[in-house]
Amino acid sequence: MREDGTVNGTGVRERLVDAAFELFDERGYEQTTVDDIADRAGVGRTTLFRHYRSKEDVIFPDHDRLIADVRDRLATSTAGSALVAVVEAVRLVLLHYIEEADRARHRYALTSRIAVLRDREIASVARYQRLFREFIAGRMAPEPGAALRAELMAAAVVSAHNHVLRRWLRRDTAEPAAELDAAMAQVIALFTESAAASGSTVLVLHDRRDPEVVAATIRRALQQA
Amino acid sequence: MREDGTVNGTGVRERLVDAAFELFDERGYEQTTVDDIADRAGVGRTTLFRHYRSKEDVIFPDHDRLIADVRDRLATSTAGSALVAVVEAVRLVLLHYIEEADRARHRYALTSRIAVLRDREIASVARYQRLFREFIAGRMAPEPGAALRAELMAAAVVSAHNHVLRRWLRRDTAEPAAELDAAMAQVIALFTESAAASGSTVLVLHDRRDPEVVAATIRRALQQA
DNA sequence: CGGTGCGGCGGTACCGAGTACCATTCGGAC
DNA sequence: GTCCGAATGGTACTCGGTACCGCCGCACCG
Repeated sequence: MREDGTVNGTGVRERLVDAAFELFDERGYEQTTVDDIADRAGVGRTTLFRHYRSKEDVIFPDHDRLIADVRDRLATSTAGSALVAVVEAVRLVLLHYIEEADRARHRYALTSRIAVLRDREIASVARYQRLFREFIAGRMAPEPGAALRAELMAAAVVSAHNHVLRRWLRRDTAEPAAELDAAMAQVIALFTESAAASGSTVLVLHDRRDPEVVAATIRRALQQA
Repeated sequence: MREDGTVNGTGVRERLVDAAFELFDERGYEQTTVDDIADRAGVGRTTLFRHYRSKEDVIFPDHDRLIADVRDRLATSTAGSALVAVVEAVRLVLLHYIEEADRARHRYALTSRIAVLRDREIASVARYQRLFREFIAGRMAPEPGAALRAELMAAAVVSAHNHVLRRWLRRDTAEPAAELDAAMAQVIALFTESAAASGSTVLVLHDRRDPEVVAATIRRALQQA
C-alpha cells in the first residue's frame, strides 16, 4: 500500500524507532510530532501508541525488560555478599548497552541535549538504584545504620556503572567491561573494612572470561586505586 | 470582585499552592486540572502559568533557589577537602525542608503515591548530585580514577542526605540534623583511607552548635558504624 | 485634571500528547 | 464460505502548555 509500508520486511516497532531517531536528528525533539513519526514509519498514529506508551518511549524501549533481567539475576544469585551480587547484576546493564552500541550512542547524544529525555533517563536509573537498595537491605541484618549502608552501596554501584557507561558512550574507553570491573572493585573496596588496611583487595566475580583478561582487569584496578 | 479574590490579603502564589495541595488531596493529582487549581485560587488559568512553569511546579517551588544557595555555599566554602565542603553544603537542603515541615511532608505523601511527581523529585535530586560531582571533580588532581571517585562521593552525599531526609519525613527520627551529621561522618569515613585501618574517625565540621550535641552525634555515629 | 505608559490579569485560540472508541481488514481455523 | 480474533486506522475528546490580545488599575508627568 505505502511505498515503505508492510511490503518492507522490517517490523512496525523497528520502523517506528528508526523514524523517531531520524526525525529527532533532522528537526529536533520538540519540533517532531508523534504524527510525524507515525507517518514516516508508514503507520497510523494509533499504532504508535499501541507499541510505545509515549513519544519518549520510542527511544527508551528496553528498560522494562532490562530491569526484569537484572531482578532475575539478583534472585538467582549465588554470590556471598549482597553487594557482590549487585555488582554482578549491573554488568547485564552495561552489556546490554554495548550490544546496541549505535542506538545507545545515538540516544546518549539526544539525552545530552534534551532536558526531558535526560530526566527520563535519570528516572530509569533511579529504578535500578531502588531495586539494588531493596535487595541489599533485604539481605542485611536489621541493625541500626544498615539501611543507610544499603543505600550507599546501591548508589555507589549505580554511579560507578554510569560513570563507565558514559565514558564508553563518549568513546573515552575501548574496554568498558574491564573498566567496569575496575570500578566495581573500587566500589567493593570502599565498603570492605580490610581493604584500606591491607592496601588492596582481590575478589573474583563469577565469570567465564579468559583468565588473562581477568588478570589484566585486576592489574588495572590496582593501578587506579 | 471575587469572594476570595484580592480582598484576601494572601498573595496569589500562596493561594495557588494551597489550592493545589487541597485539590490533589481531594481528587488526586491526575483528576485535578490546572483550571481547577486556578478556579479555587480565584485567578485565571493564565495567571497560574505566569507564576509557575507547570502544574507540577506549583508543588515544587523552591528547587531553583535552593540549588543556587547550595552553589553559593560551595563557592564560598573554606573547608579543607571538597568532600567536606559538599557535606556542609548539603546541610542547607535538609534545613530548608525542615523549615517548611508541613509542606515537605505533604509533598512527600504525594511523591510517594504519584509516579510523575516522584520522577520530578528524582530529577531535582540529580541536579544536586551533578553540582556536587562537578565541584568535587574540579578540586581534585586530574589523576586516573579521580572522576570516578568524585562521582562516588557525590552519590554518597546525596544518598545519605536523602536517607536522613526521608526518615525525618516519615517521622522515623526527631533529630534529623544530628542524624545527618552521623550519616555524613559515615560517608566521610568511607572515603578516608585511615578510617577502616584505625576502626573509626572523628572529624569536626564548621558548626556553632552546643558541643554536647556534637558529642552525642559522634557517639551515635560510632555506634552505627 | 487629563494623558500616558506599564505591569498584572483574564480570555480566547491554538498546538500537541495521550486516551477512548469504533470500523475495517486480513488471515487462519473450521 | 464463514466466523473469529488480532492488528490497524480514523475520529473525537481531554488536558497541559503557549501565544496573543485586550482590559484595568496605577503611578508618573504635563
